[in-house]
Amino acid sequence: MICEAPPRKRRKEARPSELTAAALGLFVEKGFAATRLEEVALRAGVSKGTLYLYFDSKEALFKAVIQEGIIPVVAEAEAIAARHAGSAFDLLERLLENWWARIGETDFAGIPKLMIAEARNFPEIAQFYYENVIRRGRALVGAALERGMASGEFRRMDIETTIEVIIAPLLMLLIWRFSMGSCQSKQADPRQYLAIHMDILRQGLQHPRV
Amino acid sequence: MICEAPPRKRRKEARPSELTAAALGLFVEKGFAATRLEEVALRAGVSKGTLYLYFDSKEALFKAVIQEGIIPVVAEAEAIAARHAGSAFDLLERLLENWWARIGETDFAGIPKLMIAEARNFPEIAQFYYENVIRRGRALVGAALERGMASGEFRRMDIETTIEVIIAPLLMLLIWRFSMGSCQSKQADPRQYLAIHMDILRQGLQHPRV
DNA sequence: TAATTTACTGACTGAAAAGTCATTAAGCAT
DNA sequence: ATGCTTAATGACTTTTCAGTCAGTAAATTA
Repeated sequence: MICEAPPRKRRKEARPSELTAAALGLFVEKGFAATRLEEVALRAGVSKGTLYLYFDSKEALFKAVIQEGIIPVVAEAEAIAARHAGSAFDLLERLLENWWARIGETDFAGIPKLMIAEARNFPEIAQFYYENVIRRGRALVGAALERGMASGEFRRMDIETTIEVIIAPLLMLLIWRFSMGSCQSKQADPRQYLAIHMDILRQGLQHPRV
Repeated sequence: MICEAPPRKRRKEARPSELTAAALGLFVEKGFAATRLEEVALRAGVSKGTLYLYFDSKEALFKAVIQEGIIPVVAEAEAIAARHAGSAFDLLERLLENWWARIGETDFAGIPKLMIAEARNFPEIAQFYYENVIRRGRALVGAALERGMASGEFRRMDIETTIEVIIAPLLMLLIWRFSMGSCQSKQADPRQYLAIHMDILRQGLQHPRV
């Protein structure tokens, strides 16, 4: 059997995003150091040399993966918060729903695991991610909490810590999917997971009964 | 200045645990693939050749790191649950406290991040960890929840999902410390974090007000 | 159709790190 | 002390992979 190489195509515009998409998948799956650039290129349907036409180095590729992924989503969440009218809990719920729809159900879902695994090896990229995604995401949740506490809808608690406790289960849901998730047969249903989390929060953030 | 090599010492008994301790630290910090065995040996005060006297390969070293770390702690938690007498929420609280004292405040604290980052690359080790740590840990929390629901202390919710929502913030606390933690100046106080989490849970798991 | 440009290729290079082994010396036995 | 066993060493070999570059062919222009 003769395997001919597939015909070359010249597609200057499409290459960078095809390459970052392939790289994201492999980085999430195997980690940055364990991913071979040849494999990234292969998955993008291109040769290794082509990869170096568009990215100076492996680290530059990583930086591009992170930068192009997630920042538009944060901006969108800020817009949602800005024009929200209902209760504070309602806003929380909408933020988390949106986050799930825009991250959890897309290819970006692997970014949190990737960022967590590599933060120490790439402090500059971690810093960028922290400033542009984490800090802004937390600020949104924090503002919702403050509003709810000011209006009497929520009881008073330490804001910074409560933010983390609220966000943690969402992050774990994704992290799990790309790590130990393959060990268990039936994956928890994300929608139900979110519902129960919000349910506990709805009641847990209230003023205690007298 | 003349740097003499420090004198050799023969310490067959102590080597394996010194090596796994050094390896754990570096694996957590840099990831498995990015850690050089020469650096592991150096940190353990030994040469690379010595490392290979005790471990057949880099992967064997990784396996040893995971196996020796955390299983005794799970067994201890099971003992605590077995002899517990008070309320179900009290048991939950004691389990989480114990977990924090035995994992969160020890050198094992990095294991969850390590396991999450490498699970996909070492499915066999991940499976072992899942069966011996995760499944058993979850079973404990699940039993406490069931007891509380049976006695009427908690409202009825899907057990499996609730377990995850309860555990997630604890895992994130550790994962954070070994990843993005270095990006923010003031780290959240773990004790306060746990207190708020338990506080939300105490109220969130109750029967709703009528 | 021929000439020109440039996106693309893949064999090659050098460096870095895993893994090996002949040699050395610490500690024990006599 | 002297010889013996074996833990420990570090220079060496092998493998792997990021990064390079001379050449190829797809598109575009004349």
